[in-house]
Amino acid sequence: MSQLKRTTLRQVADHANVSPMTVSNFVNGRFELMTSEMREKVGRSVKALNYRRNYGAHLLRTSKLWSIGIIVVDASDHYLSDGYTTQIVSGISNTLNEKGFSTLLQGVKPSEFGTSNMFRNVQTDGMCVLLSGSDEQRAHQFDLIRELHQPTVLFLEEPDEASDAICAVMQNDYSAARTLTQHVLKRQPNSVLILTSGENEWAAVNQRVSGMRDEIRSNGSVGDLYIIPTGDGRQRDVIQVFDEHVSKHGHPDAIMCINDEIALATLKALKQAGVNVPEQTCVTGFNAFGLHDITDVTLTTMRSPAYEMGQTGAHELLRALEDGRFEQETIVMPIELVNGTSA
Amino acid sequence: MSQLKRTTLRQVADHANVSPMTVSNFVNGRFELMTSEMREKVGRSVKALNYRRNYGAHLLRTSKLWSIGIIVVDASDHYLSDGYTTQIVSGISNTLNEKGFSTLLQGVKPSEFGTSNMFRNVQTDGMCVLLSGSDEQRAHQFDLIRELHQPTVLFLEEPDEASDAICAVMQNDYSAARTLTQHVLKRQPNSVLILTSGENEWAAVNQRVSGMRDEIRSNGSVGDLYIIPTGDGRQRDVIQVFDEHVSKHGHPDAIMCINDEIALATLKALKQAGVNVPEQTCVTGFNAFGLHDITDVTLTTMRSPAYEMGQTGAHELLRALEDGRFEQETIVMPIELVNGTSA
DNA sequence: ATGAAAGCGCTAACAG
DNA sequence: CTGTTAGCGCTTTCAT
Repeated sequence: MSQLKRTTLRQVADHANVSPMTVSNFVNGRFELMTSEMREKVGRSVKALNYRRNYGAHLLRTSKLWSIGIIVVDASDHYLSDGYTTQIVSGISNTLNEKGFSTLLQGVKPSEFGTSNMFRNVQTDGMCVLLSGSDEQRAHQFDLIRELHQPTVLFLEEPDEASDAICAVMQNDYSAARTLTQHVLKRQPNSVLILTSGENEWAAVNQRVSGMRDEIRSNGSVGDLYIIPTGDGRQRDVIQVFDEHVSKHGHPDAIMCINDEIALATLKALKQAGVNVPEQTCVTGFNAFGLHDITDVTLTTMRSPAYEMGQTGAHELLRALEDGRFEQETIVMPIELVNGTSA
Repeated sequence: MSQLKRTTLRQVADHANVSPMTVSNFVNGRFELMTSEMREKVGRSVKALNYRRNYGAHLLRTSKLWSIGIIVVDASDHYLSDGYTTQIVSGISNTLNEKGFSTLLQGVKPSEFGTSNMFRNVQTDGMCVLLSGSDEQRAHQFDLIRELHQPTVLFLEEPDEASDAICAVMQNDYSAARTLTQHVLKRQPNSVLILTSGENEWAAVNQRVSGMRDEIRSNGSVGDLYIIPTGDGRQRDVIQVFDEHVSKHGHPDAIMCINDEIALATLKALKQAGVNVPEQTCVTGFNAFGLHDITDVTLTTMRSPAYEMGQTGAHELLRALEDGRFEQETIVMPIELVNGTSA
């Protein structure tokens, strides 16, 4: 351990018998300002003393933090458990790290937003945020973020108010949901069950449900539409909620789930109940993740490029850091239908 | 945007007509050093000027960064795609964030380790690392980490050399693999196929394979043992590798996969080939993840508490930060057998 | 091409 | 209780 004292620039300078300034130039790669022998001499001393610059002092002078905060709002402790979120985060952090930025990651519960130390002690040049929670909670989260006066990329939803310090990177969940629903409606179902997530409330999920509902309504041929949350979205909950629904209202002709995990659990519940898919009913997912085709009946779902979304957001943020403002308010990524055998 | 000039401590002091020191005390919550009217007066000025302290200057004086680096070494871009890793990371970051620490997350390829800016520009008080790569690569990674002279928690493997600046938090993969293998050997298989991961090389995986091999050898009743890597571990690769093996050597009596994802893909390949599980052959996984029971044949696998592992590691790190050294060199978390229907 | 001086914004230590 | 002094380690600016 021995945190002792780390080597300072001055110590290196003394060791090499040069001025601190020359060492500073060396450390910052300004080699054109010195002879090659000087460069070598200083290099030796730097290596010999295992010098690494003091981040705080450097920061005080340059006031560029080279660090971006990533905030993921999630109701559960396991804020990285969702494969989709996780891919976005990978895309962001890889892109930023490549450009020399550090990424400060923080998972936060909707109710605890604002008490997080990212707000008390700002140490970032910009922000990437994935919000969740009720509409009011998300609006509150959004306000706090604005007060930071940092360039911010908002993922998966649009800000209430536009601003040249904020950029939204999203997919068009509403329109994708309508597309998927059109596909399902070809089967002319009389009853449709929409299974949403429970604990977590994401703007994207609301958009999907709206899209499905609107498409069904405008089509007009569906008799019964049920929209039901599935507890914390885990398999056991989904199966229980589903079975309960069936015992009350019978088997629906089509089941649309707002994500793939819920869809897989539903497929399992149907299997256990001896209902054949896609003959007797059909099932759809959303946000195709790695295992959407692991079951023998593969999922019909929608896919959008989550990792690329992270990359895109990160790039925009870096550009905004340079230009002082975002060029675009909103960037919409494409979503495509993944044709499985489940619908 | 308008980064303009942020308010300084001195400006607040002038605004409130007090000395900078009093403002500093206020900002740092040392209220016992001032009268309540003074506290209010300063508080008003702080609020009015929207003062937030300069992180660099603060750092320069206090030299406590309040930030911990998390490095995940992974051969692919999607370093957060593995659910197990992801849970560990959640556990670490939640625990640290609660205690007021920031977490700097960085995914790094085995070959690029060391060029990462976490090494060039140390801005952390401690480290949490998940290594992967060949033995030499991991040894090299480990050396670089030691040179940082930071308290470090190493996950999922043991360091070559002990040190009071390093603590290993792991599960006993070797012994768990033997336990699981004993379970499989009850079926008295004549041929056993072990499917390992391909692209990524984790110490934990090597331990598992060793455990399986040793148990099988010491048992002595198995005729043929095949150990085969599965490309990048994705479904398509696994199925292809598996089918290829079968066409050469026929169907094995037991298939042990070093993780659940590979096991699920194998189940699918068997289904497609019309082989019944567990009647005609059996399949096991490892590191039970959320979907180990999503298929109709549920996986027999091993489970260990990944999230808790992250929590434990983070706690130890914080203790080490206070005490100047780790109390324990190694912490081993329990692993339990999850009895599914696949074996 | 190299060096000297000054000061970034804050807080520890001490003085009043 | 409040204020003054000094300096953390670095880099910008200007002089040599």
